[in-house]
Formats: sequence, structure tokens, C-alpha cells
Amino acid sequence: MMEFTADVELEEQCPVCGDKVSGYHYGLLTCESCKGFFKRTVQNNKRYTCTQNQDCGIDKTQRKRCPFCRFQKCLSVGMRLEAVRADRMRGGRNKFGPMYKRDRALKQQKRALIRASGFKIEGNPTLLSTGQTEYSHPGSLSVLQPPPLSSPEYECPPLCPPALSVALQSYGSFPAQYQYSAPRSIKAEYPDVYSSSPDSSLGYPYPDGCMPESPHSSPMNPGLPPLVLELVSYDPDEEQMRGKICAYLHQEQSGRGKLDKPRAFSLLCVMADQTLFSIVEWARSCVFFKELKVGDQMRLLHNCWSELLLLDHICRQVHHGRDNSLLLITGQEVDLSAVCDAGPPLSSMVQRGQDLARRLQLLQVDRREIACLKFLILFNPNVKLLENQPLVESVQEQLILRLAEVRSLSAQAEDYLCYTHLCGEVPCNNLLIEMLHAKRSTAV
DNA sequence: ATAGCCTTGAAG
DNA sequence: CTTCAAGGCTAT
Repeated sequence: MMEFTADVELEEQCPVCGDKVSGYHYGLLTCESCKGFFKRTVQNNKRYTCTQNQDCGIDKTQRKRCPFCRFQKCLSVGMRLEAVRADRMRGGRNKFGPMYKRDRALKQQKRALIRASGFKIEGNPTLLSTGQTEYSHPGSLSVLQPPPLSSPEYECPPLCPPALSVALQSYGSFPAQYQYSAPRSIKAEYPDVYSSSPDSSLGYPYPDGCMPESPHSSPMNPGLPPLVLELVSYDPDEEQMRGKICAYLHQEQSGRGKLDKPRAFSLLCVMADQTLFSIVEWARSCVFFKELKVGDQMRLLHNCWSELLLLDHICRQVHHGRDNSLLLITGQEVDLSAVCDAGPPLSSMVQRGQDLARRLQLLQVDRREIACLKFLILFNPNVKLLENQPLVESVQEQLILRLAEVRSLSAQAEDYLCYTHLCGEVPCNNLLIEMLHAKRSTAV
């Protein structure tokens, strides 16, 4: 009963500052002040800087001290930029409505279950990308769809439920509801580039030149097919991704010592695991992909996860543009010589990755082409969904050549991961390992 | 700039 | 009709 009350109290605390929750705001339950803070920041496109080390603790008494870290925390716990309306329209409901409803139902269910059984049920640890499963992935438990994919958490807490199927089902089915047929009465939320007003192009999430191309910018991009523009619009925001993963790592790391080799490697695996979640989330939001049944989605992802993961890494290096160091998703720089000290399999792979990054750099690939490439990787090329798009066709030839290299290197990386996993150096029960096993077992 | 309270308005 | 999460207002 103690745990029950503690659990309920926890749910009534703002995940940002711990103050009293006043309702769902911008994607999750927060307090009134963080709601207002998030709104002001996004609406006024505010930029803060941290005078410390960008890791200030945020609580009710200190939340005013560092708006930079407060906003980072808002993002890392899962507050959604796109829930701030670009046109400032008041009232009504947005696309998160059904999600809030499911989340409420889930909490209710959980409470009832706790009350009935008298013990606390653990969430799926691999889903805890922010330490707040319910906040960042509401609905992952509440999808009470019939089998084959039952609601795993309640049935087998000690076992790791299939992370991919849970990740694929989080947020339930709501994205399908607003893709094209969304009522235009609710409009101008940020990622919905189709309905935002032209003057909203100065919105928050896209810093200088990184603004996803929206159809509104097509006059500036003559000849770019709408599909390409759309593909780009699905790209996750790197900063937001970094915020989430850093928050997760920070919490994972707390109390741990320095980074010796296996420790560093397992840290990389955790990063990869968390990045995979972002990739799955990205895929789920993509046109065509979201129309597929979950089974097909899983098959596609099982096939290409490591390629997408590698591409994500390579792109970061292209952007980073340095031959002698690697840039991690966390923003940390790793000296290449340190990696080479690790020995042949890893060092040569990293070198191949660097070579690939350099060649992509020479090709001057931009985010539109990367978006196409990711799409090509996700779908089996035989599907040829992009075949009729002139731009994709014009760059496809060169991109496909790189694809072969991505495939080959990712295969080597998979083997290496498998090997290190057998040596016990990879943390178990994560999406990474699930993917590894899934591919190996179906490859027979 | 913050945060508590107020008004709005689509969805149910 | 009611609900409640958006944006708005305003004293601190």
C-alpha cells in the first residue's frame, strides 16, 4: 500500500520540476509553470544558454535559474514542440487528445491492477528512454489490441517483452488519423507542415538552415517532388534526440565510475539502443510505412535496423566533418586514435565508416538525399516506391552505390556486435540484442 | 520572465 | 451539453 500511494504521488509530480501536475500539456502531464515556460519558449523562439555545464538540476525551487537546462529537460521528458500551435488558435482539441485518453486509461488500469494485486508492476526497462515510460511512450501498455501481440508488461514482468513490437505499438494508432485526412480545422501545429501558415516557418525546432523543407518552401526548391519534401519532414530533430538520449544516459550513468573499455562499449550500446528507438519512431511516422501492418513493419525493421543505425552515425560524421574524431549522438567527441587502440575489428570498421563519410561528403549529399536514402533502406528496393520521383531517380544511382557499402559494413558491424555479445560485453535485454537475434533466427 | 488564473472551442 | 488542453492575461 505504501508503494501504491508513492506511485500515485509520483504520477502527480511534474516530470520536469516535480511541482504539482495541472493536466496534460504538450504531450504529457506537467505543472502549470512548465507548461507556460514551454509555451513561451517555443512561441517566442527563445534561445537560452547555460552558464554552467548544461546539467543543472531542475526542481521547483531552482527551475527559474537555468532556462536552458529547464527547456532541455522539457524536451528530454517528452514535451512536444508540435503541440504548440503556430497560429496560436485557442481552444479545441489536437491530435494528442486520443493519446491523453489512452494514457489516462492506462494509469487507471495500472492503479486498479496495483490495488488488486497489492504489488507494483515494473514497466519495460528498455522503453524507459527518459525514465518516464508513461510520459514518453503513453499508450504502449494501453494498446489492448487482441493477440498476436498481447500486452506484455502485465503478463511476463521478469522476461523482456519484445521491445520492437512494443515500440511499434506505442502511441497506438493515432498517427494514421491525421496524415492527410486530418480535419483542417485544427491547424498549424509544428510538424504538420501541410497546414501551418507561411509565417510559421520561423518556428522553434529547426535551427539555421536545418528547417525541414515544407511544401511552402517549394517555390524555393523548383523540381523537388512533394514526396521528397515530405520524407525530409519526417526527419527527427537531432537536438531533441540528443536531449532524450543524454537524459537517459545521465540517469543510467549516475553513480558509475570512469570509462574503461568494456564500460565505454556498453555505453555505446546503450546509445545505439536509444538511437534505435528514435529510428523506430521515425519509421512509424513515415508515410507508407505507417500503413503497413505491425508484422510487416517488424520484418522491414529487422532487415535494415543496423543499416539505418550506421547511416545515422555516418551522417553525423559527414556533418561533423573531421577525420580525426567521431561525433556521438550525445554531442561528445571521441578521438579516433583512442578508437584505433581498441584493435583490428573495431578500428578497421570505424575507419571504413570514416571513409564512407568522406565520400558522402564529397558527393555533397544533403538532408533531402539522406532522407531518400533512409527511405530506400527501410523499404526493400524492390518495392520501388520512389521510382517515379525525378529527384530520387537522379541521385539514386550514386546513392545506391553507397548503399552497398552501408550494407556490407553494417553486416560486419553486426557480426562484431554478435561476437562481443557472446563475450558478455553487451548489456542484455535491449532492442539492440533483440534485433540481432531476430535477424539471425530468421536468416536460417 | 514567471506562474497562477481565465477564456476559448473542437471533440465526445 | 460537458470536457479540458490549448492560448491569453496580468500581478508579481
